[in-house]
This record gives sequence, structure tokens and C-alpha cells, in this order.
Amino acid sequence: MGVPRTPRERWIDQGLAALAAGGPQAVRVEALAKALGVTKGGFYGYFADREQLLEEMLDRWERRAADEVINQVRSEGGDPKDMVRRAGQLTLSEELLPIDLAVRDWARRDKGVARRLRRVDNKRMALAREMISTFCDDPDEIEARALLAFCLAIGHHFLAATHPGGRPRAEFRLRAADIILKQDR
Amino acid sequence: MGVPRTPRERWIDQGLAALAAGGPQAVRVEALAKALGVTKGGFYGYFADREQLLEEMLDRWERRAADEVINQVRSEGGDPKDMVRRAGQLTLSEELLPIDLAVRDWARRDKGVARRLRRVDNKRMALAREMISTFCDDPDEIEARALLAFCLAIGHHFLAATHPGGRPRAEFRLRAADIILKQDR
DNA sequence: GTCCTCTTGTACGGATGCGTATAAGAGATG
DNA sequence: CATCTCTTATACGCATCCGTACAAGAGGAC
Repeated sequence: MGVPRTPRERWIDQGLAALAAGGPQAVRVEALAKALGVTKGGFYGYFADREQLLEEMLDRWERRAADEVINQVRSEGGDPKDMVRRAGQLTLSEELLPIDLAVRDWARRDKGVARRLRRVDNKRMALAREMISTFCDDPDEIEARALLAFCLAIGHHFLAATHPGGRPRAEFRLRAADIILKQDR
Repeated sequence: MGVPRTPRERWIDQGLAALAAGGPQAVRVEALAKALGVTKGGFYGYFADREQLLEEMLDRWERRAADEVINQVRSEGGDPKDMVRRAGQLTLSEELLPIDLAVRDWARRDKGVARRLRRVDNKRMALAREMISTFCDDPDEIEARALLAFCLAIGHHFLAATHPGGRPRAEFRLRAADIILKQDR
């Protein structure tokens, strides 16, 4: 029996890497094969076509991005405000962040991707609400702060502005997080 | 003398429309020609190649996105907090917003585009700082709030989350803006 | 070592896109 | 109306990419 040198999963991972680096349309069968050191010959044994690869990439991303991050944050526990920050860190890990950003742009043009992203974002927002509700009562205020936290975490990656004195963005992000998580209402 | 039926500017505008709709790689010479009701024959009389069109599209966008919006906000004047809101409205106008979002994703993969976006964002941030400084003294606090305002304005377009009771995002964005622009420090 | 099966390499057809060359045509000029 | 110039249509070569067909080969089973 032939043993797969390049099993299904490797195509998916390489596809996600390509997605992260160049967006959905950088996910080209022949380019992935080259990156994997093979030809596309084997690809169509696993996938009916490119479209199916994209679906399975999104399946995999959706599982990892939502559930794994959230479960890890919950299992680590700790102070709610720190859990919000921790969720942000994990979501924006070196590995997952570029995929996340690519998916967000992709979702603007593809309804199916948008539905998946909505599922993921709703799970993340639920966590943020839950954490913020531990120190904030007004439901509308909770939602506004969760929205702010989320926009800050994601949005700043789409900003190109520099900051006074050439100081790093991170300093001001911490300060901004303080504003969001400040217990004053 | 032959009169151009499809002058340079129409190619640029159509290119920006394509960019808004499908990202930089939807800007295809033949597709633009089709949308303009001509063939690509005339295109290469104006532009050396596709790359030059992209550059001129960005030139045009940069002028419109930064200077026109900011000048209009300044000329309209009014309460600083309202001017921040107004700048957000104009930046995110029906017409400019999709281009803006497309450029942001593009900038993540192209250094030249990133440099242009930095120029634009820096101008916008300067306006935000100026407005916020009218009711806030601490420079770091000003920067943090300007950053938050910017991330909210841009970031929420990349979020897919839905909100409690199926209520529209806009309600909570207003509430979030209140938090950012609240005079409490 | 010899099959036998499943994976991979290779070659192909069809589609699309860029950029060039050249012919056709539209309008101004006289 | 004739002519001249600048724009646009058409046709081409080249490259890339998808998906298919089939040959080659790798590695277990015996």
C-alpha cells in the first residue's frame, strides 16, 4: 500500500500559511505543491478541487481560532480583566493573527467566510462580555466596552499611524485597554 | 486629432472601483476595459503597465482620503468632539470606505502601499489628537483615546459579531464613542 | 524478490491575464 | 471631401493556473 508522503493535513496547513501570507488567492494548488516539495499530482487524491481545500482550511481555522483559544483562556482562569487581555494575546498569536486578518478581509467579499467569521467573533465577544460584566452592570455599557476592546485588538493591525516621539504602539494600546476596562460607571 | 473616449481619469476611477470591490488583484486591465465598454487597446497609451495604474490610483486615493476629508472637516468647524465624529463619517463615506478598507489589507503585503497609508493615517491621527486635546490634557491619554477612536472607526468594519437582541452595531458604536470622548481624566 | 495498491510525477487542454504590434476608425483641420 | 493624427479594436505570444489522464514508482504483503 502506498504511504502518503504528503497527507491531507499538510496541504491544509500549507494552505493556511499561504492564506496568511497573501490572502485567499495566494492559495494556489501548484504553489502549495512547490512549497511542500512535491507536485500537485497528489492533491486531487485528497480534494475534489481548490474550493474544497479552502473549505477545509476554514474548518480547521474556525476550530482553532475560536474553541482552542477560548478553552485555554477559561482553563487558565485568573482575574477577568487579565482574561480579556489573555484572550487578546492568544487570538493574536504569531501563528493565528495573520490568518485571522486575512480571513477578515476575505469575509468582506465572501458570504460563506463571513458566516464563519461571525460564529468565531460571536464566541469571542461572548467571552469579552462575560469578563467585562464582572465589573460593569449596565448591559449596554458592557456591550460598548466589549466592542471597543475587540476593535482595538483587531483594528490596530490595520492602522499605519505612527505615534509621538516614535514611541511604540504597544504603550498606548495598554493605556487604551485601561480606558476600556476602567471601572467608572 | 483623435479625441479620447476613455481618458486617463476614467481608467483610474474604474480601477479604484475594482479595488474597492475586490482588492488590488481585481484590478485587471481587461476587466476594467470591459466595465468601461471598451477594450484594453487604449489603456497602454496612457499607462506603461498595470503597475503604473496602481500607483496613480493610490496617488488619487491618497489626495482624496487625507486632504479633502480633513480640509472639509476643518472648514465646517464646530465642536471638537463633533469634528472627530464628522471626520469619521467622511472617512467612512459610502464611496471612500471600501477603498480605504481594501488599501488597509493591501498595505499589509506591500511596503509602498503601507507608506502611503501611514501618511494618510498620520494626518487623520493628527486631527484626532488636536480635537481630543481640547478636553484632555495628558498627552499619553490623548494618544490612547485617539488610537481608540481610530481603531473603533476602522476596526468595526472587520468585525462580524452580532449584538444582543439583534440590535444594530451603530447603537453601541455611539456608546463606545461616548466612552472615548468622555471627559473624565 | 515479486506483486499489488495507493501516491506522486508528468503531460496535456482550456481558461485567463499581461503586454505588444498592427490595423481600423473617429474626429479635427484644411 | 480629403487628409492627418491620435485613439481604439483585434490578434498574437507568453506566462500562469486549474483540473484530468495516465504513467512511474514507492513501500507493504506475501
